Amino acid sequence: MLNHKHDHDACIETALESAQKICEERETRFTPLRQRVLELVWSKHEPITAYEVLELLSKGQKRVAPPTVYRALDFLIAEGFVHRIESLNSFVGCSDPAHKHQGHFMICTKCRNVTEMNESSLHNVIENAAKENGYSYENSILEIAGVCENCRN
Amino acid sequence: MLNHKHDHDACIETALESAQKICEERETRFTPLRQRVLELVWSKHEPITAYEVLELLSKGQKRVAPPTVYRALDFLIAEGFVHRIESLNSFVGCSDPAHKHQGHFMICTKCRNVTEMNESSLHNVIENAAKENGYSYENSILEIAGVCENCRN
DNA sequence: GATGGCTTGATATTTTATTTCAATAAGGGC
DNA sequence: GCCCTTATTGAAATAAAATATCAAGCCATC
Repeated sequence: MLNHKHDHDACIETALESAQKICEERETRFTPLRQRVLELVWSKHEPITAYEVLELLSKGQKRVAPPTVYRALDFLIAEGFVHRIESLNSFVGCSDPAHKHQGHFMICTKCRNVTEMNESSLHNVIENAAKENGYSYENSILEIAGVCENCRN
Repeated sequence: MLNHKHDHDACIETALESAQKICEERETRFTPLRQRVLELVWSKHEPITAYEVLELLSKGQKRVAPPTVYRALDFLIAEGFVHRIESLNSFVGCSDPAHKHQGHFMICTKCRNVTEMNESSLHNVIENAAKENGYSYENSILEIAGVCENCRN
């Protein structure tokens, strides 16, 4: 499903390492459970549901309960390591965890692949739209559905 | 909760009338159930959940089942009379049902009021962002959380 | 090694949404 | 009008997603 074949194990490892580093800096606790959940979220490039994570997490060990997964996800989202895709009730690893930010996404309706857009210009437009409508800006979600380049060929 | 007091009954009536007219043009069936559900969605200016609609719909008559509500909502969304707010699992009446479009919203985190943005400039920016990322554009959701003018005063 | 706070476990429940099949109603052709 | 087809609604069950609550465990610090 990926646009380009790549060493996905390395990709996961990088995500875990930078999360580790950031937690040390912030003095937040990157516990084994949280590490494992982040790893599982990254195990697919597509968005993954909380209950899929639960399934994977339960393999080869005692079954965990939903709150275990949701709490870990809450932590990972709060730290900015994971984003929630509202329109899919799913979660994806953040491609740029060092800078806390809102997730703006492209979602391919064919392969379900997700591309995170980290363009500040887009962010500015959105923030301005809020102000023009008389709202203070807190955060935003943008989820664009379309077909990715790969799937159109 | 409304920014300005206004004649909300008239507001509902207008929405129902224009929906009626559009359905006649499109030759789709604006049945009593669908009319009633649209009316109930408009009965709050805030987003309303499917189960709140269900409660209201069940008052003074035999209790309806969830699919009854969801099917009516599906129709109303397909016709563009109602939008779904993903981040709230809720529904709002569309302010411009004559033109099918994506919903782009401001959501006040204090009063829960929602403002629909019908700016084509914003739409263009979003559509362009998709293209720049190699995606064809199908549709999009934009939900901005902030505090509305009213609540800041 | 006791204390207090954060983290996880465990159970139950709530909220949101869909599947499936049956019954009913509406419109088109004769 | 009557039959036929299709769309709509009813009804029951279930699935999917998320949360509330309280107990137990871990860990840093004193």
